[in-house]
Amino acid sequence: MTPFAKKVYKVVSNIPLGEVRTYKWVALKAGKPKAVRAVGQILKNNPYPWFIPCHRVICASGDLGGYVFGKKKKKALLDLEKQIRKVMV
DNA sequence: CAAACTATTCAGC
DNA sequence: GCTGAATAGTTTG
Repeated sequence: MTPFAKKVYKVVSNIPLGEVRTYKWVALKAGKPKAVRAVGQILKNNPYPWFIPCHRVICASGDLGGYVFGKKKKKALLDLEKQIRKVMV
């Protein structure tokens, strides 16, 4: 666990339900706008990916990027959260 | 400490 | 739209 990773987790955990942010955005919020790749690697190496909404983090091009359970699952999860948010609102 | 790796991003064609 | 190159931090030896 590193200070940067901690920040990244915090930022990612602050992403609203059903919303998605880019690695760049997360890196920016983490304080290292140029560490987008490091962020992705941290998320992939993160000890508890299920404690972190890493599925809400995607590429700046709109690409899903990657996910521990698979990109397809990531998409499904995002859609699910979108539906949940719709119900909550 | 140094080298290698990475779920990315930007620029050029 | 696709390919190539660059950047910064993490991890491992």
